[in-house]
Amino acid sequence: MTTARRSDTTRAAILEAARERFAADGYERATIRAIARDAGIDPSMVMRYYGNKEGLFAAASEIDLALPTLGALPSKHIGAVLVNHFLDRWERDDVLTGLLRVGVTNEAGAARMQAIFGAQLGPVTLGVCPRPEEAPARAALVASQILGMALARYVLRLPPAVEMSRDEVVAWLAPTVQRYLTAETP
Amino acid sequence: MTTARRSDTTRAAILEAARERFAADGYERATIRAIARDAGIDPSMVMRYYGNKEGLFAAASEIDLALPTLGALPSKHIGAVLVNHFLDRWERDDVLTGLLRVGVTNEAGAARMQAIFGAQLGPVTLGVCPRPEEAPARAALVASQILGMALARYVLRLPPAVEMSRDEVVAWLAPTVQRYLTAETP
DNA sequence: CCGATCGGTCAACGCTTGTTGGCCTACGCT
DNA sequence: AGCGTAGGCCAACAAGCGTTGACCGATCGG
Repeated sequence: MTTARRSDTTRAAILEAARERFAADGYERATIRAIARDAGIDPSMVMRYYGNKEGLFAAASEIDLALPTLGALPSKHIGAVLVNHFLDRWERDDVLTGLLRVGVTNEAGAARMQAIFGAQLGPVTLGVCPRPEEAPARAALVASQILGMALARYVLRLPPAVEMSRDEVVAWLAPTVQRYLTAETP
Repeated sequence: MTTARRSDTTRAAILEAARERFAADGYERATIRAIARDAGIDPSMVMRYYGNKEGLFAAASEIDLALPTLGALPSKHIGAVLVNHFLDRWERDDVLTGLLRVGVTNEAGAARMQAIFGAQLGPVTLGVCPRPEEAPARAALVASQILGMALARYVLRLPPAVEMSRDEVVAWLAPTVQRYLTAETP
């Protein structure tokens, strides 16, 4: 184990400020200077600890979706469980919002999004869908609906999407996700 | 009617270059200089004709979704018709891609997206959904699925979403959209 | 045929950005 | 106590940005 460095609190402050700025502004408008100001330190410290802006984003966008293993629970409910889990994840912190905002205009951000959803959502679908070779496509369909709702609700803030209650969102999306995962191919 | 000006071809060249750049790079990285270079003219012309960068984006992102009136056709098929129409719209030019890329990081872009989907998709749903007061929410649900697929397929380019054939996309999404529009509230 | 207007270029402005290197301070080990 | 090193600040850099205003040639109506 690596011993705790004296600078760990500063590193953490930078990371927290970076996540907020990336989530609020996207890649280009989240300037290193603004992030440093939020963290209460000099911009050059960001460079020292994370190399450059790309490195900072890479560190700030690390995330574990912590998806539940769906195999264990009644297969009728996996849609609702998954939608609920993603809404939780989206509202707990702003890493996912940042990832989405950056992924849309930045090549590296898009690659990271691909990697995260491929590596974390892929295996989960593999466990519950009828034919294993369809798992990637089904995962992409689920991702499209989840990301689409996140886009409308948390990023574009389309008024009707914002005003829907969480239960309404779950009630509408759960059957969709359920079908994408378990239905026979149409 | 306004008579044709001599500079119309230049104006059109600027607009075309702007649409491509906004679609490819988003708002910040689509620089006026790059757009002018693409259009083969001086950056100051862009300012002369469109005032400033915001004005250029406003002009470049004007779009008529040309949604079909769904009332006239068998209500079983409106999901498929709508999904097909949006895929067409998305692939014909890159205005929608630009709108999405800009809307995610730019306040004015988000507002424009809200306006377009509210004003153009809203009325269409009003015509086909059971209870009129639910129309905005249903429109937002449809938008979330359509935008989510566009995001995955045309912007983030998640490999499985790109590799799906157009018919597969329609086959999977049409029932979802159909349900969002016409099903009883769950 | 001449002058006004239009389409266009050029050079510069003020500002912000990511990034660098030098310098100072204060902690922690021996 | 003393020294090395880690943590931090400051000032500056080159480049790129949106935007401006002066200038020039062609076009065209009277």
